[in-house]
This record gives sequence, structure tokens and C-alpha cells, in this order.
Amino acid sequence: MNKSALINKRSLEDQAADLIREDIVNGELTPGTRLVETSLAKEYGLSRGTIRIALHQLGTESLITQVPYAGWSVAQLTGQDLWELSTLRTTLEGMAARLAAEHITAAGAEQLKAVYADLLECCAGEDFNAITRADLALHKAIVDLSGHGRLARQYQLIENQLLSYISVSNQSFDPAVVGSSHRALVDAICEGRVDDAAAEAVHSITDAEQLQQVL
Amino acid sequence: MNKSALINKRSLEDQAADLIREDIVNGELTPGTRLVETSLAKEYGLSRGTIRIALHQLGTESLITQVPYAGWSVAQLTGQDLWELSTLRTTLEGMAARLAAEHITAAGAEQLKAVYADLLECCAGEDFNAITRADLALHKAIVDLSGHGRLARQYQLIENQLLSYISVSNQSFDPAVVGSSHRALVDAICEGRVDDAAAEAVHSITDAEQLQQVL
DNA sequence: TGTCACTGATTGTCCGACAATCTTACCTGA
DNA sequence: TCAGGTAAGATTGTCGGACAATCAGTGACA
Repeated sequence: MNKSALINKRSLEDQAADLIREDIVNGELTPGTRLVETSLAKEYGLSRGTIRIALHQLGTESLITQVPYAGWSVAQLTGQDLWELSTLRTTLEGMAARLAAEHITAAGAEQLKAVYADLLECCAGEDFNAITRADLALHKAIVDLSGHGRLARQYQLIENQLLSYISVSNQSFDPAVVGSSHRALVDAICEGRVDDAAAEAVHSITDAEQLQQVL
Repeated sequence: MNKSALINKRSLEDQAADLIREDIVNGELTPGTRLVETSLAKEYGLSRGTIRIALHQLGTESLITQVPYAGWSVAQLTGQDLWELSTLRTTLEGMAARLAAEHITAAGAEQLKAVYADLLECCAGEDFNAITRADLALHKAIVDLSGHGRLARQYQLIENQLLSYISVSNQSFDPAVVGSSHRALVDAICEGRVDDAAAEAVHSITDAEQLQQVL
């Protein structure tokens, strides 16, 4: 059995990026917060160069922005950003759902239904944060089932940005609707109905207008 | 008039990344070529740390790959990679064409037609490399017209990877067909026919099968 | 023949230093 | 009072050197 993934072989640069990223998407670092290389280096017990590469990484993920010689700060999403994220996400998910439906397997269908069951369970409660994450987990599962590495990587970037936004906005919606609105999507994929899957994927996304309205 | 773009204010890290990237997409650095940090540092007259950040940047663009403690090397595209690039590109371009058609302006239409004229001119000759670049320039113009920053950035990544592939494979196709096959796409966008634009975008792309066949 | 230790090459990470640039606060003069 | 300039401080940009960690190849040895 391959346990190499369990062993900590990741570079310190990557680990630092992970930790900082987590703080951002969890909302502990709110938009506009300034990140200082020397402070982070001291905080994590790493050298400045190592932190620097981690920050550059997060910069390419658009989670933080940089002004030359002035500093890094957690990105602030504008209305345009939300529109871009929402439209891009819709397009990519439509593609993912189509591909997933094209070569769905019995094992894949089982997996997908399990994730959907998790979502339904969360929707029975009132923990909006948990519901949001279960929602994203379902969509992420679909992307993974598409068997498209670049698509998955691209989707991940968007997902991180959306998470960082969602965690700071106390959203309110009807949990029951969220749960049931994904049923058609899951069914279409599991039954291999490619066109239906692509169409349902577009429907099941909370779009930017709705997110903005929440603010 | 804003001439800030003309002044060299870019960091050495970015400039180094640009130079190396150009060598890759131009085919001077063929897939599999190893890139050594110290050698590049000496070659460009920069410190190793600066080169290192540039290489990380190129790594996130999937132009080079890295094996821990072993080294960097120019990425080698597999059949799966070509499929991913082609399908992702098709999806993104369909989206771009739709958006471009939605809010096309007179100035935008002029610009697009100019780029298309360039392509036609190239197709009159036999310089396949020039044709390929003019082709990509047209598609890039459409992406820019979509007014979608993230879409443009994502498209750029794919474009760079395709260029690096194309420059090493001596492709052969009929120049006349390439030129004329884009006419419907340009017209649909300029006339604001969104659905036609999206459909034509998909048609006008040389897909992965064709590329692979060339090898 | 297969295994092990050794060696060289390259990246991973740290430290310290200084230059370049932005930010801020203060000061000056009309 | 306020526009504009100046100086100080903070932060990033870039450099050089150093050593550890790891990988790839080589050769000796059982």
C-alpha cells in the first residue's frame, strides 16, 4: 500500500502556502489585511525567502494582491470579480458535468451519491457554513469525476476564491431548496444523460447576483 | 497619455520568467530540456533566488515540471494533456465568443475585423508558424473582447502550452481553409448573434486529434 | 549478479545585508 | 488654512554565501 502521501515530504514553501491559504478561506484573515513577509517568517519560524515563494503562490491564485515595494494584502472581491467567478464557474461546471456523465462508472455513481447524501444531511440542519462546504464538495466531486486534471485545477482556484468570499458574508438561504435542487444533476450524471447533466449543472449554482444580494 | 507601460518597472523575477517562457514557446528549449537554477542565474546575471521564483511561476503555468531535489525540466505534453488543453480551450472560447457577442461595440468590431484581416493575409503565404500565431491572435482578441479578466488569464495559460507544443511539431494543413473557416465566427460576434458565436467558436478550433495526427 | 556505500550534482532552506520604493508624518511658505 | 516639499520609517526587491537534504550515477564487494 502506498502511504507516501501520508508522509510529510512537502516543501516548507508549500506547507506555508497551505497554512496561510487556510487562514484566508476560513475568514481569519479578512480582505484588506496586510501580510508582511518578515512578520510571517517570524510567526511560522521560516526564512523570508521561503515565505516569499509561498506568497507568490497565493498571488497567482488571486487570493492575495501585491503592490510593488508596498506590501501584500488579502484580496478584496469586487462586483466584477464575483461576476467573473460565477460565470467562469458555471461554464467549467457545465463542462465537468458533461464529461462526468460521458464516462460515469458504477463506482463513480456510488461515490457521487454518497457525497449528495452528505449534502442532504447538512441541509437538515441550520449550519450555513457546513451546507456551503457540502455544496462545494458535491460540485468538486463532479469535477473530479470528469477525469480532467486541468479542469480540476482551474476549478480549485475558483473554489478557493469563492470560499474566502463566502466565509466573510453571513449568507442566508433556504437549506431545503439547496438540497433538493441538486437531485436532478446527480441523477443525470449517474444515468449518463450528458446534455441534461450539463444543463442541470448551470441551474444548481448560486449565482453572483444572489451572492451580492446577501451582502 | 499613459506611457507607464513603456517604462521598465517590472521586477527582475517577472522579466526572467518572461525570457525563459519565450524560449520555451519558441521551441528553443525543447521538452525534456533540464533547467538548472545556478546555470540560469549565471546566464541571466541574476541571483539564484530571483531565478527560483521565476521557475516557480513557470511551474504554475505548467510549462515546466519539477522533481524535488532533482531539477526542473521543460514539460512534455502527453496525449492526455493535448486532450485536456483542447477541450478546455473549446469550452473557454465558446464562453468568450458568447460574451464578446453580447456586448460588442463598433470599436470592438473594427478591431476584431482588423485582426481577422491579418490572419487572411498570413494565409495567403506558406509560413505555417505565422499562420498559427495569427490564428491564436484572433482567438485571443475574442477573449479580450469578452471583458472577462479571469477568462483571459486562464486562456493565456492554455495558449502558452499549446504554443510550446506547436512550435516543436511541424504542422501541415491547408492555409486557405484556416482563413475562411473563421469568417462565420467573426461575423456572428460583430453582429451580436450570441448563440451562433458560441457555436462557431467550437467549430473553428483545431482539435487535439488533428494536432496529434500531425506528430 | 545484485547490493551497498560513495561521490557529485542540484535543489531546499537559512541568514544577513543593502538598495529601491512606497507611506506617513512633519514642516514650510504663501 | 492649505498645497507642496522633505525627511524618516517600513517593506519589498535583490544579492551573495552557506549548509543540509535528496537524487542519480559509479564502482566495489560479496
